[in-house]
Amino acid sequence: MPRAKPSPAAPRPSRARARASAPVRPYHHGNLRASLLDAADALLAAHGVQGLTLREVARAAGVSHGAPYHHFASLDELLAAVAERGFQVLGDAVAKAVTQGDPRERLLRVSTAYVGCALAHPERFRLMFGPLLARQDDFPGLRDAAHAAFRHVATASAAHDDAHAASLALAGWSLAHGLSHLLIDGALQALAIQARPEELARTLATHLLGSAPAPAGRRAAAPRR
Amino acid sequence: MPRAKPSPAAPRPSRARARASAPVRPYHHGNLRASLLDAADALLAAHGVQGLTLREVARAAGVSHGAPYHHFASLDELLAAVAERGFQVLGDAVAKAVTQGDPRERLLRVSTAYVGCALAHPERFRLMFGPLLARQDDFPGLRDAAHAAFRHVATASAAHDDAHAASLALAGWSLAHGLSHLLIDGALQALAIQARPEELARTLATHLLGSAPAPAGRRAAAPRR
DNA sequence: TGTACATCAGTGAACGCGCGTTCACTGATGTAC
DNA sequence: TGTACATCAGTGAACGCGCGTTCACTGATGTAC
Repeated sequence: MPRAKPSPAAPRPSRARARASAPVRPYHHGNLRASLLDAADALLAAHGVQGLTLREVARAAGVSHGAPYHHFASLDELLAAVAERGFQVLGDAVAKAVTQGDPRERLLRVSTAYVGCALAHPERFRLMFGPLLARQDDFPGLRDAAHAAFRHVATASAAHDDAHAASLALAGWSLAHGLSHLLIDGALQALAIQARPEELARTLATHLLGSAPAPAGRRAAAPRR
Repeated sequence: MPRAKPSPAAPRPSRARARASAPVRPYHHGNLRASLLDAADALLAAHGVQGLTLREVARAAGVSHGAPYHHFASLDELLAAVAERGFQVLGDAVAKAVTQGDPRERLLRVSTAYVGCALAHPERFRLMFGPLLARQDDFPGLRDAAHAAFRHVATASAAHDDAHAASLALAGWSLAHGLSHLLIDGALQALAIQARPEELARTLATHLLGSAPAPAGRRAAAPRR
Protein backbone atom coordinates (compact mmCIF):
# COMPACT_ATOMS: atom_id res chain seq x y z
CA MET A 1 0.00 0.00 0.00
CA PRO A 2 2.79 2.53 0.36
CA ARG A 3 2.63 3.19 -3.31
CA ALA A 4 3.38 6.52 -4.98
CA LYS A 5 1.26 7.62 -7.82
CA PRO A 6 3.68 8.18 -10.72
CA SER A 7 1.56 10.53 -12.74
CA PRO A 8 -1.77 12.11 -12.10
CA ALA A 9 -3.48 9.81 -14.51
CA ALA A 10 -1.27 6.78 -14.79
CA PRO A 11 -3.19 3.64 -15.58
CA ARG A 12 -3.18 1.06 -12.86
CA PRO A 13 -0.86 -1.76 -13.93
CA SER A 14 -2.55 -5.07 -14.48
CA ARG A 15 -0.29 -6.73 -11.97
CA ALA A 16 1.66 -5.13 -9.16
CA ARG A 17 4.92 -6.44 -10.58
CA ALA A 18 6.01 -3.39 -12.59
CA ARG A 19 5.04 -0.93 -9.96
CA ALA A 20 8.38 0.04 -8.39
CA SER A 21 8.44 3.42 -10.05
CA ALA A 22 8.91 5.36 -6.81
CA PRO A 23 11.56 5.30 -4.09
CA VAL A 24 8.97 3.84 -1.76
CA ARG A 25 10.05 0.57 -0.24
CA PRO A 26 7.94 -2.34 -1.44
CA TYR A 27 6.54 -4.79 1.01
CA HIS A 28 8.62 -7.52 -0.50
CA HIS A 29 12.19 -6.47 -0.66
CA GLY A 30 13.28 -8.76 -3.46
CA ASN A 31 16.89 -9.18 -2.47
CA LEU A 32 16.94 -8.79 1.24
CA ARG A 33 19.57 -11.41 1.91
CA ALA A 34 22.18 -9.60 -0.14
CA SER A 35 21.07 -6.24 1.26
CA LEU A 36 21.48 -7.51 4.80
CA LEU A 37 24.96 -8.74 4.04
CA ASP A 38 25.86 -5.39 2.51
CA ALA A 39 24.46 -3.53 5.48
CA ALA A 40 26.30 -5.80 7.89
CA ASP A 41 29.53 -5.27 6.00
CA ALA A 42 29.11 -1.51 6.19
CA LEU A 43 28.27 -1.55 9.89
CA LEU A 44 31.19 -3.87 10.49
CA ALA A 45 33.56 -1.44 8.83
CA ALA A 46 32.14 1.43 10.85
CA HIS A 47 31.81 -0.09 14.31
CA GLY A 48 33.65 -3.41 14.43
CA VAL A 49 32.19 -6.77 15.31
CA GLN A 50 31.34 -5.74 18.85
CA GLY A 51 29.13 -2.94 17.62
CA LEU A 52 27.25 -5.05 15.13
CA THR A 53 23.77 -6.22 16.13
CA LEU A 54 21.04 -7.93 14.20
CA ARG A 55 18.64 -5.13 14.93
CA GLU A 56 20.98 -2.50 13.61
CA VAL A 57 21.62 -4.50 10.47
CA ALA A 58 17.88 -4.76 9.87
CA ARG A 59 17.52 -1.06 10.56
CA ALA A 60 20.28 -0.23 8.09
CA ALA A 61 18.65 -2.43 5.48
CA GLY A 62 15.35 -0.66 6.07
CA VAL A 63 13.34 -3.63 7.33
CA SER A 64 11.91 -4.64 10.66
CA HIS A 65 14.16 -6.53 13.02
CA GLY A 66 12.23 -9.73 12.56
CA ALA A 67 12.76 -9.83 8.82
CA PRO A 68 16.33 -11.20 8.84
CA TYR A 69 15.08 -14.42 10.40
CA HIS A 70 13.56 -15.35 7.07
CA HIS A 71 17.09 -15.47 5.67
CA PHE A 72 19.39 -16.29 8.56
CA ALA A 73 18.70 -18.57 11.48
CA SER A 74 20.66 -16.39 13.87
CA LEU A 75 23.05 -13.50 14.16
CA ASP A 76 25.97 -15.90 14.03
CA GLU A 77 24.76 -17.28 10.73
CA LEU A 78 24.60 -13.80 9.30
CA LEU A 79 28.10 -13.03 10.53
CA ALA A 80 29.34 -16.31 9.10
CA ALA A 81 27.85 -15.35 5.75
CA VAL A 82 29.66 -12.01 5.87
CA ALA A 83 32.91 -13.81 6.67
CA GLU A 84 32.23 -16.27 3.87
CA ARG A 85 31.96 -13.45 1.36
CA GLY A 86 35.17 -12.05 2.74
CA PHE A 87 36.97 -15.31 2.12
CA GLN A 88 35.63 -15.38 -1.40
CA VAL A 89 37.09 -11.94 -2.03
CA LEU A 90 40.39 -12.93 -0.44
CA GLY A 91 40.50 -16.20 -2.35
CA ASP A 92 39.84 -14.43 -5.65
CA ALA A 93 42.54 -11.85 -4.98
CA VAL A 94 45.08 -14.50 -4.11
CA ALA A 95 44.07 -16.69 -7.04
CA LYS A 96 44.60 -13.78 -9.36
CA ALA A 97 47.99 -12.97 -7.85
CA VAL A 98 49.13 -16.53 -8.25
CA THR A 99 48.45 -16.92 -11.95
CA GLN A 100 51.58 -15.35 -13.32
CA GLY A 101 55.29 -15.16 -12.65
CA ASP A 102 57.84 -17.58 -11.35
CA PRO A 103 57.49 -19.03 -7.86
CA ARG A 104 59.48 -16.19 -6.37
CA GLU A 105 57.39 -13.50 -7.98
CA ARG A 106 54.21 -15.35 -7.14
CA LEU A 107 54.97 -15.43 -3.47
CA LEU A 108 55.68 -11.73 -3.47
CA ARG A 109 52.49 -10.97 -5.36
CA VAL A 110 50.40 -13.12 -3.06
CA SER A 111 51.82 -11.42 0.01
CA THR A 112 51.02 -7.95 -1.25
CA ALA A 113 47.55 -9.01 -2.38
CA TYR A 114 46.86 -10.62 0.97
CA VAL A 115 47.93 -7.59 2.95
CA GLY A 116 46.06 -5.31 0.57
CA CYS A 117 42.89 -7.31 1.17
CA ALA A 118 43.25 -7.13 4.92
CA LEU A 119 43.95 -3.42 4.92
CA ALA A 120 41.04 -2.66 2.63
CA HIS A 121 38.56 -4.22 5.09
CA PRO A 122 40.27 -4.52 8.46
CA GLU A 123 37.21 -5.30 10.57
CA ARG A 124 36.00 -7.86 8.10
CA PHE A 125 39.43 -9.45 8.18
CA ARG A 126 39.21 -9.64 11.95
CA LEU A 127 35.79 -11.22 11.68
CA MET A 128 36.99 -13.77 9.12
CA PHE A 129 39.69 -15.01 11.44
CA GLY A 130 37.68 -14.58 14.59
CA PRO A 131 36.00 -17.16 16.79
CA LEU A 132 33.59 -18.18 14.03
CA LEU A 133 36.40 -19.76 12.08
CA ALA A 134 37.16 -22.05 15.00
CA ARG A 135 33.53 -23.17 14.80
CA GLN A 136 33.79 -23.67 11.06
CA ASP A 137 32.07 -27.04 11.22
CA ASP A 138 28.88 -25.24 12.22
CA PHE A 139 29.09 -23.08 9.11
CA PRO A 140 29.80 -25.20 6.03
CA GLY A 141 29.67 -22.27 3.64
CA LEU A 142 32.22 -20.38 5.66
CA ARG A 143 34.41 -23.43 5.95
CA ASP A 144 34.38 -24.12 2.23
CA ALA A 145 35.13 -20.54 1.27
CA ALA A 146 37.93 -20.36 3.82
CA HIS A 147 39.50 -23.60 2.70
CA ALA A 148 39.30 -22.58 -0.93
CA ALA A 149 41.12 -19.36 -0.11
CA PHE A 150 43.71 -21.21 1.97
CA ARG A 151 44.36 -23.62 -0.87
CA HIS A 152 45.13 -20.73 -3.18
CA VAL A 153 47.53 -19.29 -0.65
CA ALA A 154 49.24 -22.65 -0.31
CA THR A 155 50.00 -22.76 -4.01
CA ALA A 156 51.82 -19.45 -3.87
CA SER A 157 55.27 -20.92 -3.69
CA ALA A 158 54.56 -24.48 -4.72
CA ALA A 159 56.76 -24.85 -7.73
CA HIS A 160 56.89 -28.50 -6.85
CA ASP A 161 54.92 -29.68 -3.92
CA ASP A 162 57.79 -31.01 -1.93
CA ALA A 163 58.13 -30.43 1.77
CA HIS A 164 60.28 -27.35 1.39
CA ALA A 165 57.83 -25.60 -0.91
CA ALA A 166 54.94 -26.33 1.42
CA SER A 167 56.91 -25.05 4.36
CA LEU A 168 57.91 -21.94 2.45
CA ALA A 169 54.33 -21.30 1.46
CA LEU A 170 53.25 -21.55 5.06
CA ALA A 171 56.02 -19.16 6.06
CA GLY A 172 54.87 -16.71 3.42
CA TRP A 173 51.29 -17.02 4.55
CA SER A 174 52.27 -16.51 8.18
CA LEU A 175 54.31 -13.49 7.28
CA ALA A 176 51.56 -11.87 5.25
CA HIS A 177 48.95 -12.76 7.83
CA GLY A 178 51.03 -11.44 10.70
CA LEU A 179 51.91 -8.23 8.94
CA SER A 180 48.23 -7.74 8.13
CA HIS A 181 47.27 -8.09 11.75
CA LEU A 182 50.05 -5.92 13.07
CA LEU A 183 49.09 -3.18 10.66
CA ILE A 184 45.39 -3.47 11.42
CA ASP A 185 45.86 -3.56 15.15
CA GLY A 186 48.01 -0.46 15.28
CA ALA A 187 50.92 -2.42 16.68
CA LEU A 188 53.31 -0.75 14.27
CA GLN A 189 52.13 2.77 14.87
CA ALA A 190 54.93 3.36 17.35
CA LEU A 191 57.54 2.38 14.78
CA ALA A 192 56.70 5.19 12.36
CA ILE A 193 56.84 3.03 9.28
CA GLN A 194 56.81 5.17 6.21
CA ALA A 195 56.40 2.53 3.51
CA ARG A 196 53.03 1.75 1.98
CA PRO A 197 51.66 -1.50 3.41
CA GLU A 198 51.84 -3.35 0.11
CA GLU A 199 55.45 -2.30 -0.43
CA LEU A 200 56.19 -3.32 3.10
CA ALA A 201 54.69 -6.74 2.46
CA ARG A 202 56.87 -7.17 -0.60
CA THR A 203 59.98 -6.05 1.22
CA LEU A 204 59.41 -8.41 4.11
CA ALA A 205 58.53 -11.33 1.85
CA THR A 206 61.81 -10.74 0.10
CA HIS A 207 63.56 -11.97 3.22
CA LEU A 208 61.98 -15.35 2.71
CA LEU A 209 63.49 -15.69 -0.72
CA GLY A 210 66.97 -14.39 -0.14
CA SER A 211 67.70 -10.74 -0.38
CA ALA A 212 69.09 -10.64 -3.92
CA PRO A 213 66.41 -10.71 -6.57
CA ALA A 214 68.96 -10.52 -9.40
CA PRO A 215 70.10 -14.18 -9.67
CA ALA A 216 66.49 -15.17 -9.91
CA GLY A 217 65.50 -18.56 -8.62
CA ARG A 218 68.79 -19.10 -6.88
CA ARG A 219 67.09 -20.57 -3.86
CA ALA A 220 63.46 -20.20 -4.70
CA ALA A 221 63.40 -22.26 -7.86
CA ALA A 222 64.81 -25.59 -6.79
CA PRO A 223 65.58 -25.44 -3.12
CA ARG A 224 66.57 -28.51 -1.19
CA ARG A 225 67.14 -28.56 2.47
CA MET B 1 42.63 -12.31 57.50
CA PRO B 2 41.68 -15.83 56.59
CA ARG B 3 43.18 -17.09 59.82
CA ALA B 4 42.24 -20.40 61.42
CA LYS B 5 41.09 -20.58 64.97
CA PRO B 6 43.90 -22.26 66.90
CA SER B 7 41.88 -23.61 69.81
CA PRO B 8 38.20 -24.37 70.50
CA ALA B 9 37.88 -21.83 73.27
CA ALA B 10 39.72 -18.87 71.92
CA PRO B 11 38.74 -15.66 73.64
CA ARG B 12 36.85 -13.14 71.59
CA PRO B 13 39.39 -10.72 70.19
CA SER B 14 39.15 -7.17 71.41
CA ARG B 15 38.87 -5.87 67.89
CA ALA B 16 37.22 -7.47 64.93
CA ARG B 17 40.54 -7.70 63.18
CA ALA B 18 41.29 -11.32 63.91
CA ARG B 19 37.77 -12.54 63.54
CA ALA B 20 37.92 -14.43 60.27
CA SER B 21 38.13 -17.80 61.88
CA ALA B 22 35.66 -19.34 59.43
CA PRO B 23 35.79 -19.63 55.66
CA VAL B 24 33.59 -16.55 55.68
CA ARG B 25 34.82 -13.95 53.26
CA PRO B 26 36.11 -10.83 54.98
CA TYR B 27 34.48 -7.56 54.21
CA HIS B 28 37.67 -6.10 52.93
CA HIS B 29 39.21 -8.29 50.35
CA GLY B 30 42.77 -7.08 50.65
CA ASN B 31 43.92 -7.68 47.11
CA LEU B 32 40.83 -7.38 45.02
CA ARG B 33 42.47 -5.70 42.07
CA ALA B 34 44.80 -8.63 41.44
CA SER B 35 42.01 -11.11 42.14
CA LEU B 36 39.78 -9.43 39.59
CA LEU B 37 42.52 -9.60 36.98
CA ASP B 38 43.07 -13.27 37.73
CA ALA B 39 39.36 -13.97 37.52
CA ALA B 40 39.09 -12.06 34.27
CA ASP B 41 42.03 -13.97 32.83
CA ALA B 42 40.41 -17.27 33.72
CA LEU B 43 37.04 -16.29 32.29
CA LEU B 44 38.77 -15.00 29.20
CA ALA B 45 40.46 -18.34 28.66
CA ALA B 46 37.18 -20.15 29.17
CA HIS B 47 34.74 -18.02 27.21
CA GLY B 48 36.66 -15.55 25.08
CA VAL B 49 36.36 -11.79 25.14
CA GLN B 50 32.76 -11.81 23.99
CA GLY B 51 31.72 -13.89 26.97
CA LEU B 52 33.49 -11.76 29.52
CA THR B 53 31.38 -9.34 31.54
CA LEU B 54 32.16 -7.18 34.52
CA ARG B 55 29.45 -8.84 36.55
CA GLU B 56 30.78 -12.29 35.90
CA VAL B 57 34.29 -11.23 36.79
CA ALA B 58 33.02 -9.86 40.10
CA ARG B 59 31.04 -13.04 40.66
CA ALA B 60 34.11 -15.17 39.99
CA ALA B 61 36.14 -13.08 42.39
CA GLY B 62 33.44 -13.47 45.02
CA VAL B 63 32.45 -9.84 45.39
CA SER B 64 29.42 -7.82 44.47
CA HIS B 65 29.26 -6.40 40.98
CA GLY B 66 29.76 -2.88 42.22
CA ALA B 67 33.04 -3.65 43.90
CA PRO B 68 35.23 -3.58 40.78
CA TYR B 69 34.45 0.11 40.32
CA HIS B 70 36.70 0.86 43.25
CA HIS B 71 39.60 -0.46 41.20
CA PHE B 72 38.67 0.07 37.56
CA ALA B 73 36.74 2.93 36.05
CA SER B 74 35.06 0.70 33.51
CA LEU B 75 35.02 -2.72 31.94
CA ASP B 76 37.37 -1.49 29.23
CA GLU B 77 39.89 -0.41 31.83
CA LEU B 78 39.80 -3.83 33.40
CA LEU B 79 40.27 -5.49 30.01
CA ALA B 80 43.12 -3.13 29.25
CA ALA B 81 44.76 -4.12 32.51
CA VAL B 82 44.45 -7.79 31.59
CA ALA B 83 46.00 -7.07 28.20
CA GLU B 84 48.72 -5.06 29.90
CA ARG B 85 49.68 -8.03 32.06
CA GLY B 86 49.68 -10.16 28.93
CA PHE B 87 52.15 -7.83 27.26
CA GLN B 88 54.35 -7.96 30.32
CA VAL B 89 54.43 -11.74 30.12
CA LEU B 90 55.11 -11.65 26.40
CA GLY B 91 57.78 -8.99 26.81
CA ASP B 92 59.53 -11.00 29.52
CA ALA B 93 59.46 -14.16 27.44
CA VAL B 94 60.90 -12.40 24.43
CA ALA B 95 63.48 -10.56 26.51
CA LYS B 96 64.63 -13.85 27.93
CA ALA B 97 64.84 -15.43 24.50
CA VAL B 98 66.89 -12.58 23.16
CA THR B 99 69.67 -12.67 25.74
CA GLN B 100 71.79 -15.42 24.28
CA GLY B 101 73.01 -16.68 20.96
CA ASP B 102 74.05 -15.06 17.74
CA PRO B 103 71.54 -12.98 15.79
CA ARG B 104 70.38 -16.01 13.85
CA GLU B 105 69.75 -18.08 16.92
CA ARG B 106 68.11 -15.18 18.68
CA LEU B 107 65.58 -14.68 15.95
CA LEU B 108 64.70 -18.36 16.05
CA ARG B 109 64.37 -18.35 19.82
CA VAL B 110 62.21 -15.25 19.81
CA SER B 111 59.90 -16.75 17.22
CA THR B 112 59.36 -19.91 19.20
CA ALA B 113 58.90 -17.99 22.44
CA TYR B 114 56.39 -15.68 20.82
CA VAL B 115 54.34 -18.48 19.36
CA GLY B 116 54.55 -20.39 22.62
CA CYS B 117 53.17 -17.39 24.47
CA ALA B 118 50.28 -16.99 22.08
CA LEU B 119 49.40 -20.67 22.18
CA ALA B 120 49.54 -20.81 25.96
CA HIS B 121 46.86 -18.11 26.27
CA PRO B 122 45.09 -17.79 22.93
CA GLU B 123 42.16 -15.67 24.06
CA ARG B 124 44.40 -13.35 25.97
CA PHE B 125 46.55 -13.00 22.89
CA ARG B 126 43.48 -12.07 20.89
CA LEU B 127 42.53 -9.51 23.50
CA MET B 128 46.02 -8.02 23.54
CA PHE B 129 45.91 -7.35 19.83
CA GLY B 130 42.24 -6.51 19.74
CA PRO B 131 40.50 -3.17 19.39
CA LEU B 132 41.88 -1.92 22.71
CA LEU B 133 45.36 -1.73 21.26
CA ALA B 134 44.15 0.64 18.58
CA ARG B 135 42.88 2.86 21.41
CA GLN B 136 46.19 2.56 23.24
CA ASP B 137 46.34 6.28 23.93
CA ASP B 138 43.36 5.85 26.24
CA PHE B 139 45.23 3.23 28.24
CA PRO B 140 48.77 4.40 29.04
CA GLY B 141 49.66 1.30 31.02
CA LEU B 142 48.65 -0.93 28.16
CA ARG B 143 50.53 1.22 25.70
CA ASP B 144 53.72 1.21 27.70
CA ALA B 145 53.67 -2.53 28.29
CA ALA B 146 52.95 -3.17 24.63
CA HIS B 147 55.70 -0.89 23.43
CA ALA B 148 58.18 -2.42 25.82
CA ALA B 149 57.35 -5.87 24.47
CA PHE B 150 57.57 -4.64 20.89
CA ARG B 151 60.96 -3.13 21.54
CA HIS B 152 62.24 -6.47 22.74
CA VAL B 153 60.92 -8.15 19.63
CA ALA B 154 62.61 -5.54 17.48
CA THR B 155 66.00 -6.35 18.96
CA ALA B 156 65.68 -10.00 18.01
CA SER B 157 67.75 -9.74 14.88
CA ALA B 158 69.40 -6.39 15.39
CA ALA B 159 73.05 -7.28 15.35
CA HIS B 160 73.61 -3.78 14.11
CA ASP B 161 70.66 -1.54 13.74
CA ASP B 162 70.92 -0.92 10.06
CA ALA B 163 67.92 -0.92 7.79
CA HIS B 164 68.26 -4.53 6.81
CA ALA B 165 68.32 -5.76 10.41
CA ALA B 166 65.25 -3.71 11.27
CA SER B 167 63.45 -5.03 8.24
CA LEU B 168 64.45 -8.58 9.07
CA ALA B 169 63.25 -8.16 12.64
CA LEU B 170 59.91 -6.93 11.40
CA ALA B 171 59.69 -9.89 9.03
CA GLY B 172 60.42 -12.25 11.90
CA TRP B 173 57.85 -10.57 14.07
CA SER B 174 55.24 -10.72 11.32
CA LEU B 175 55.97 -14.37 10.73
CA ALA B 176 55.69 -15.30 14.37
CA HIS B 177 52.63 -13.15 14.85
CA GLY B 178 50.92 -14.54 11.78
CA LEU B 179 51.69 -18.13 12.65
CA SER B 180 50.36 -17.52 16.15
CA HIS B 181 47.10 -16.21 14.81
CA LEU B 182 46.70 -18.92 12.20
CA LEU B 183 47.23 -21.57 14.84
CA ILE B 184 44.91 -19.94 17.33
CA ASP B 185 42.17 -19.33 14.82
CA GLY B 186 42.09 -22.89 13.58
CA ALA B 187 43.05 -21.80 10.09
CA LEU B 188 45.63 -24.56 9.84
CA GLN B 189 43.40 -27.32 11.09
CA ALA B 190 42.59 -28.37 7.53
CA LEU B 191 46.27 -28.78 6.74
CA ALA B 192 46.86 -31.53 9.27
CA ILE B 193 50.13 -30.12 10.52
CA GLN B 194 51.87 -32.66 12.67
CA ALA B 195 54.71 -30.55 14.07
CA ARG B 196 54.54 -28.97 17.50
CA PRO B 197 53.78 -25.26 17.20
CA GLU B 198 57.13 -24.19 18.59
CA GLU B 199 59.01 -26.44 16.19
CA LEU B 200 56.88 -25.14 13.40
CA ALA B 201 57.79 -21.59 14.36
CA ARG B 202 61.47 -22.45 14.27
CA THR B 203 61.17 -24.21 10.95
CA LEU B 204 59.35 -21.32 9.35
CA ALA B 205 61.69 -18.72 10.80
CA THR B 206 64.53 -20.66 9.26
CA HIS B 207 63.31 -19.55 5.87
CA LEU B 208 64.05 -15.98 6.83
CA LEU B 209 67.67 -16.77 7.50
CA GLY B 210 68.49 -19.00 4.62
CA SER B 211 67.92 -22.68 4.86
CA ALA B 212 71.46 -23.74 5.78
CA PRO B 213 72.29 -23.20 9.43
CA ALA B 214 75.80 -24.63 9.03
CA PRO B 215 77.74 -21.62 7.64
CA ALA B 216 76.48 -19.58 10.52
CA GLY B 217 76.03 -15.88 10.01
CA ARG B 218 76.49 -16.16 6.29
CA ARG B 219 73.69 -13.73 5.66
CA ALA B 220 72.38 -13.02 9.08
CA ALA B 221 75.52 -11.57 10.58
CA ALA B 222 76.44 -8.74 8.24
CA PRO B 223 73.91 -8.58 5.50
CA ARG B 224 73.82 -5.76 3.02
CA ARG B 225 71.21 -5.40 0.42
C1' DT C 1 -8.05 -13.43 -18.85
C1' DG C 2 -9.85 -14.20 -14.36
C1' DT C 3 -10.24 -16.52 -9.95
C1' DA C 4 -8.96 -19.33 -5.85
C1' DC C 5 -5.59 -20.53 -3.02
C1' DA C 6 -1.03 -22.00 -1.11
C1' DT C 7 3.17 -20.03 -0.06
C1' DC C 8 6.51 -16.61 0.69
C1' DA C 9 8.44 -12.60 3.05
C1' DG C 10 7.39 -8.94 5.39
C1' DT C 11 5.47 -6.36 10.18
C1' DG C 12 5.49 -4.99 14.92
C1' DA C 13 4.33 -6.18 19.61
C1' DA C 14 6.05 -8.84 23.17
C1' DC C 15 9.18 -11.96 25.91
C1' DG C 16 12.84 -12.37 29.21
C1' DC C 17 17.42 -11.38 29.90
C1' DG C 18 21.76 -9.68 31.55
C1' DC C 19 24.35 -5.95 30.93
C1' DG C 20 27.20 -1.48 32.59
C1' DT C 21 26.84 1.87 35.70
C1' DT C 22 25.24 4.70 39.73
C1' DC C 23 24.31 5.52 44.44
C1' DA C 24 23.28 5.73 49.30
C1' DC C 25 24.75 2.82 52.65
C1' DT C 26 27.94 0.48 56.01
C1' DG C 27 31.61 -2.33 57.87
C1' DA C 28 36.63 -2.23 58.40
C1' DT C 29 40.94 0.12 58.70
C1' DG C 30 44.41 3.38 59.96
C1' DT C 31 45.93 7.40 62.27
C1' DA C 32 46.20 11.43 65.43
C1' DC C 33 46.03 12.47 69.98
C1' DT D 1 46.42 1.65 75.63
C1' DG D 2 42.18 3.75 74.39
C1' DT D 3 39.20 6.84 71.81
C1' DA D 4 37.48 9.74 67.95
C1' DC D 5 37.23 10.24 63.42
C1' DA D 6 38.44 10.42 58.42
C1' DT D 7 38.97 7.39 54.80
C1' DC D 8 38.83 3.24 52.30
C1' DA D 9 36.51 -0.68 50.14
C1' DG D 10 32.87 -3.28 50.32
C1' DT D 11 27.23 -4.14 49.62
C1' DG D 12 22.97 -4.56 47.17
C1' DA D 13 19.03 -2.25 45.22
C1' DA D 14 17.89 0.29 41.34
C1' DC D 15 18.29 2.62 36.71
C1' DG D 16 17.57 2.36 31.82
C1' DC D 17 18.93 0.04 27.93
C1' DG D 18 19.16 -2.68 23.80
C1' DC D 19 19.67 -7.11 22.74
C1' DG D 20 18.25 -11.90 20.32
C1' DT D 21 14.46 -14.32 19.47
C1' DT D 22 9.49 -15.66 18.98
C1' DC D 23 4.95 -15.25 17.22
C1' DA D 24 0.48 -14.22 15.34
C1' DC D 25 -0.51 -11.43 11.71
C1' DT D 26 -0.88 -9.73 6.82
C1' DG D 27 0.37 -8.03 2.33
C1' DA D 28 2.38 -9.73 -2.01
C1' DT D 29 3.44 -13.29 -5.22
C1' DG D 30 3.05 -17.27 -8.10
C1' DT D 31 0.55 -21.07 -9.86
C1' DA D 32 -3.24 -24.30 -11.12
C1' DC D 33 -7.30 -24.38 -13.37
